[in-house]
Amino acid sequence: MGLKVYNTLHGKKEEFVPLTKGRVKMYVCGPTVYDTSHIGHARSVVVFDTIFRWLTRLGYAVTYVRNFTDVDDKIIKKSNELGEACSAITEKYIDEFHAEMDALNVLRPSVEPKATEHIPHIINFIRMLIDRGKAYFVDGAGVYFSIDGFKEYGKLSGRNPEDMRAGSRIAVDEQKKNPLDFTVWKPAKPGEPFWESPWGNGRPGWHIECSAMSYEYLGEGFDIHGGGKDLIFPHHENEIAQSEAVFGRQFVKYWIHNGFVDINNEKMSKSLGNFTMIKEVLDTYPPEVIRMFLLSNHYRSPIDYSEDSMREVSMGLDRIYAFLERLENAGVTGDGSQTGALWDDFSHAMNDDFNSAKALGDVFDAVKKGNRLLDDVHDRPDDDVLKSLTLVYTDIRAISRILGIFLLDPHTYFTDKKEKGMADQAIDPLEIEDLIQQRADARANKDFSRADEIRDQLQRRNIVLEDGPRGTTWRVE
RNA sequence: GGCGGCUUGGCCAAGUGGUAAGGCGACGGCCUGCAAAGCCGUUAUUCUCCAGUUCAAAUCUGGAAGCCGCCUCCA
Repeated sequence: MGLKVYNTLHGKKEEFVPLTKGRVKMYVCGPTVYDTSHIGHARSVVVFDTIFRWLTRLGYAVTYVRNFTDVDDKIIKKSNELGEACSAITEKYIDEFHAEMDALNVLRPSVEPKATEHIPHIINFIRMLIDRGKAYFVDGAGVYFSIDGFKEYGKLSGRNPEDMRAGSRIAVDEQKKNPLDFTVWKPAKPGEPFWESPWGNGRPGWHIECSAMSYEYLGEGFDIHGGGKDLIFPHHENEIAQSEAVFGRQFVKYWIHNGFVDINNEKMSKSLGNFTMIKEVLDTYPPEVIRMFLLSNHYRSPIDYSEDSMREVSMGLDRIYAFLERLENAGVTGDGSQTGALWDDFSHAMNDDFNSAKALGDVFDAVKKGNRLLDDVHDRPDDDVLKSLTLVYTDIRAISRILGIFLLDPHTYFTDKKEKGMADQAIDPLEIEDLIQQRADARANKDFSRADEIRDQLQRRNIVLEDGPRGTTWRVE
């Protein structure tokens, strides 16, 4: 089965056929770098990172562009408040963004263009719009895109310009030809950063940078454009208007939009004060748990962030790692030479509009089957069992390279987890080991009440003992 | 008001018209001195409700109810 993609433009899943055989050109709207990124940004970035990895795995040569919006009203506002240069602010948040995305195991895109580094491209684009009569200059107000010059306006969001005009609540700027016309070049007010242009000193509007930069790196038309659902209107609608008005051809073949992250079933919003930042989530949970959480629902559905959902994902991840460790202890390693049934299921799920939730379900299913197999042979696989488990192991490792999760060595994963628990609770391992030895002695003497006393005592400190065939181990809860 | 989406077991969740994946939890078992952990097993005759199309519907059509998003900066 070939790849199918849900295309917002047509509201349905479509066979994915790139414009040029073997090549995919993809543009995703990145963050406006004026503040710390939240978990919603993380979802968008992780979702498109996974799509990027899957397209690459399918054999396409992918050019992946993700921009930084580094000129914007909010940045300027912050700059004035803090008395810092805009560039200092944007650099700070770009660095922070990169650090967080690295932690979430997100690959760097092919290009990460910044709006401020493409002002000539933007000016050039606006000039093309004006030359073709698609935009007009108003003295003192900048340059507007003319909606009336683009008959298909509204086709992405399913909106009718007439309806919108009627229901428009925005104060109508008398100088606009149509109240829906939007700014592509904005005159600078005193004290604001600006660039020289044929229309006076100013800066680009929000939408124009994406049209100009995608043209620069991907050309007049390209395969995939992504972003959060909220960008469908007006941002992406306006990009289409600008680019198609200039080039007279289809701008983007497939529009892909991810759903929101809710917090305890509420939308993240300033008024609710529930913005959940990536850095605070990273402080609480291992990065892999966060990434797995973000991939545990279909990318178009909303996903609810809560302590409970994170705990569940964390347990699930433990289960997968425990299985990998069990395989390794039983002498199973992946030779990577061929793929098995799990990989087929996984591919099927990913080809069905990047259904990572289904894909994870398939992994768990394989874990259960693998455990059953190991139970049957008491962890001593014969040749046949070894062969099928090797396929499972190889497949899981291959999957981890696409989903970007469970790719650590299992032993390292569990050790790290324990050390983090110790650090969080200031536990001295030597003291614990000593108590464990005392308990072992008591048990050897069949003094079980003393042994249980020690165990209870540790339990109260959130230290859980586990007696195994190779002695007692412990972990922090 | 306009546009779009969602409603599946205690909770989360996948689901391509062909007879309900998976995770968490709960319960039972194996293991253990007893536990814990781990593993295994069990856990939806049924998919918000009503009507229709069909040999066959969670999946298609029509209607109702509830919830949510976008329409203003927003991933």
